[in-house]
Amino acid sequence: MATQPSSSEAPPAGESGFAVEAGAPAFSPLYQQIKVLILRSLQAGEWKPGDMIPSELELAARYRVSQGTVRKAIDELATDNLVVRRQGKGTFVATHAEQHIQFRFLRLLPDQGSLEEQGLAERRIIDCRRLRASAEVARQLGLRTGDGVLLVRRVLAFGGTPAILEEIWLPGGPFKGLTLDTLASDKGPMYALFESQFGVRMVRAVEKIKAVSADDEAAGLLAVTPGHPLLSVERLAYTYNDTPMELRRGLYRTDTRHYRNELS
Amino acid sequence: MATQPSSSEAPPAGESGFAVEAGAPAFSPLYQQIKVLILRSLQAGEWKPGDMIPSELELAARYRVSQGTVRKAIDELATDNLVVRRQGKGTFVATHAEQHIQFRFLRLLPDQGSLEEQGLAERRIIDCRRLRASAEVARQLGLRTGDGVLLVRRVLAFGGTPAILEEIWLPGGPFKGLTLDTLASDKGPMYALFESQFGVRMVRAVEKIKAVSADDEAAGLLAVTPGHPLLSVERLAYTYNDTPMELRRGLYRTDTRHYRNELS
DNA sequence: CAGTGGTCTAGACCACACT
DNA sequence: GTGTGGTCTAGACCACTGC
Repeated sequence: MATQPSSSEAPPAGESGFAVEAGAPAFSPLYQQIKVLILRSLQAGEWKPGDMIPSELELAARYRVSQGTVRKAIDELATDNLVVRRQGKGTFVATHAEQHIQFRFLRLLPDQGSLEEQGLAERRIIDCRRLRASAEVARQLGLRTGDGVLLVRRVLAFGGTPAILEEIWLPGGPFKGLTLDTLASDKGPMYALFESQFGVRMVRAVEKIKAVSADDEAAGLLAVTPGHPLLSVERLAYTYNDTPMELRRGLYRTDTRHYRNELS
Repeated sequence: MATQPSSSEAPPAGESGFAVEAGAPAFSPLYQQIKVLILRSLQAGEWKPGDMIPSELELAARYRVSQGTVRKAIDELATDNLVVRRQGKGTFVATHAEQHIQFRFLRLLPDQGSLEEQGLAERRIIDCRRLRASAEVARQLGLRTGDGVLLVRRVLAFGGTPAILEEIWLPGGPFKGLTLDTLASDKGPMYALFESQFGVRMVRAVEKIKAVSADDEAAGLLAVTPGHPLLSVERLAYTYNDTPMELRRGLYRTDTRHYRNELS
């Protein structure tokens, strides 16, 4: 795996860490190195979302370290939500499909009642087209101004009442072949579609939230009066390696719902 | 510690777990039991915020378990932010003071520039008085309607521009003796004051966020026009043991700032 | 230097899921 | 039963801090 001795009598721990970097001593624990190796296999698609990864003992043998060391590596991957452990079964690559929660990244909850009572979201796609990235969109997605991007606009409703209007920007390259039909015919979370059809797995995201007033168009689509206060949620979602892959601008109605956040 | 044998030759792991509960098998790992014991000492104030807790070896000896078991217990307390590990020094009880971030639970950031450029918040207390809890406030704080509560209203500003108007509800009991003078003369985070003066440590919180329109009073205090969209942030903060200890209703201006949230 | 947390190993046994 | 993750121990050594 790295600087570790391979003969079985060799000192167990020891002169580990590498990082040949110039002025950086940058000691790196063995388990971190293992974590990086597993991460590479995840990125490379050696194991796909939903798949079981090799058992701890297998990985320990592969990398020539003890089970405890791969365990600690996997522990971190699990707390990062990249992988899910299931006792007695194995460790699986995390996925946005089969996630019993309908949308893992959606924090909008009904003020009263549970998610189940609320039922499934009804989706209506308003627009889906390819165009050239503006300077701002390009900057956020790590592209160059004018690069091809895909714009999707849609409305989500619950029980007939519109709740969310969103504008989704995707880089044209990784999402080549994504069309209105693909989206319209799909059920299930959009991020699950991204995984299965484009091999793009969203791993984490950052949201910037503001309060804004509905303009005429938003008011119409969300069935509120112009000027009505709305939650503006701008989300930048990342794949592996901190690569931004989606910019999403949402307007949420919060008359009967709220955005929930836990602090600690 | 619990069901663990104390003689040193006894089987190392084994018939652990207790949970005499009726129909609940509820196996509890040793390290969880240790975690609970440490938690009790934290609640009881055996070690105060900022204090160093005993070393892993000392705790291992005290509870008659191995260092690894104590380590795992402390690991969880550290990820819960109840305790902070500092290599070479020790493990310390977390505190809201000495937190280089000014307000640990405040998620409002400037759209441009850093927190440092923004400078310290200017605080102005508008009101501070004792009254009887309404049904709603009582419910959230786990009190009975009519119980004594303390209400503090204040405005936070940055560089002369008001940004936050908040209404803070505290249970009268634990905060007996808290007055306007105490608050006004204090510098530093309010939660640090709660720790040092009242032995109340806020551990986690849940926020419900909505977009609302400024009413006349809020508009005046925040220097915006009535109807201006504001972020409504309702926070319920908990001490140890999931006991709610503060209800805070904030109105945030988000013209030049935003609420930031990370998802994973 | 001694003391603290951090890493690593090796091996035993437990709890859980499938077959 | 077999295989998987989960717990626990014991002991060695490393890295960081402060005396």
